[in-house]
Amino acid sequence: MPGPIQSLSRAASILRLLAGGERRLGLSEVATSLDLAKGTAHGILRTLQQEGFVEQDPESGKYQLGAELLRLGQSYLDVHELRARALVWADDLARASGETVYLGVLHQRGVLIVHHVFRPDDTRQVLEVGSMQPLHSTALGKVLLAYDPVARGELGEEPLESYTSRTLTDLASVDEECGLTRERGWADAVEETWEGVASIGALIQDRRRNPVGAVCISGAVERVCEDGFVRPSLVASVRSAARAISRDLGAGRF
Amino acid sequence: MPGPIQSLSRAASILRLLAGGERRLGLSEVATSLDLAKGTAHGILRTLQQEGFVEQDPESGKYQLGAELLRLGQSYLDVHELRARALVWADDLARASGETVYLGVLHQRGVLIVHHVFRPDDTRQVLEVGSMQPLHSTALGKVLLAYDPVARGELGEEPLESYTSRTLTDLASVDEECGLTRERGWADAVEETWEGVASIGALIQDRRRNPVGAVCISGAVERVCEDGFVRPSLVASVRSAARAISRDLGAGRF
DNA sequence: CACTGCGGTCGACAATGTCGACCGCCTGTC
DNA sequence: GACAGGCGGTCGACATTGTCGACCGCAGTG
Repeated sequence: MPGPIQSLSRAASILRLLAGGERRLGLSEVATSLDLAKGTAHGILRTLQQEGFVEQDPESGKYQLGAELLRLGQSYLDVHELRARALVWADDLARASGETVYLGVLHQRGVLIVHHVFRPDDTRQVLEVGSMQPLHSTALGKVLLAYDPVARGELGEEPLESYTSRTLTDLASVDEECGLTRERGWADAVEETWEGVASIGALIQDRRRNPVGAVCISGAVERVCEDGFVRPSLVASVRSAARAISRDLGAGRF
Repeated sequence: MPGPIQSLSRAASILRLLAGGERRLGLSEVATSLDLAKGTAHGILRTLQQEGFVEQDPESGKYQLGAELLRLGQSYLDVHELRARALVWADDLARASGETVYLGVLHQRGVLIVHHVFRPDDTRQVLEVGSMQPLHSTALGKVLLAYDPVARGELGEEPLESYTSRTLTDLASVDEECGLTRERGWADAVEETWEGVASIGALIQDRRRNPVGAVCISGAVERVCEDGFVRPSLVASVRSAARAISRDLGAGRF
């Protein structure tokens, strides 16, 4: 039976639809959005609701995501080996660099943040674990593009979105950047996604040298850069952290 | 068709199974655990994998939860109205009390933490958003038991688990405690789940006075308590925060 | 080199999910 | 206040769809 289970795929689509729309959605909206009969959509929603993946506002009858997803998402983090091994190294990197640290893995057409260390002694920040970042305009993304063929494959269908005036929006430039990344072993992104923010990232690989994720620091361009280039000392810190995590992952095997 | 969709329920069971077990599980383990034919389990797992809800270790072939769950869990938080409105009040409460603040909602047989403010100026702490706490031995749980009939209904099947020597393990005592909670409008739990930790919680209700969650502070018993009782000033802070959040929720309507 | 376990596939079968018409309710409108 | 139009939800016939258990190839093991 090498084919996906129809009802499951549809349920997943419904969940993604609910996750995408900001507000709650009604049964009919869901059904028409996904070209389903109302009865079918209702059956799936009812089951998802019973299982806790979806909640229904008793007042309006509209649907939204359910609490069980949060619980399972947390469980995912608990099991995540890369994250577990990287926790302490990320902390060290944040302390050493004085900047925010992100740990990301490839997920669909972007980078999923699986760990986030706040910049030490900074103002209040929002935890970004679970959010996504673009591939072509962040240090994490460029690292994955450079080393993970799957990531590169995800690109090259739709045109690249532009976020600032410095975003690379054509594939050739991005590929060139990836070549540079492979040559020197690290990637940067200076104001390519957010104005005023620069980041430096390096690859994490497992025991068999497969790319499994990336680590980066991210901070105000005034602090991270100097004379228009990222500070070499920060690059060294990031690369050393990435090597440490990779070694840690390998160590689990022997 | 008032019946759950079989394949979906089974998929949910598989996800829960994977979330429960610490380690990755093989296809056969999954199939036998849930009394499914191997082919059936495989079909569901394959679909879940395609959708990103499950990942397969390419080396061992074993399955674990997938990244999409983390993303969806994050989306759940984004949409969560109670959480959005409570953010700023929780911050204030943490600052005023100097203790850790939790925001929880009823989920299944426990309290799901949907927001967590670290204790100001404390050592490194672990974010507990997405984790569960017991109903009968925490301030959050007691509040929900006292005011939410559904929560009370979740109890009273299996015997209550004991965590410390001060955990209330018989239903009568818990009910008595709930009565007290309703009388005075707040609940406490002193070393009933974790040694050395005391917490104080109060109810959050929506515009129609329905219980929707609870807020609490939690900290070392030496700081939270005085002469064997929780400090009245902290109780006042918690109740005032709960009222503020409730008012905020109501304000959305008018 | 059989043996045993694994993950994965296959095809027949009927249980299962799907579909579109239908229901009752609420809301807004004229 | 009758009506229309939308909502969420239900129903039952139909055939698509997921299910089952036997089977396959492989890897580790004695």
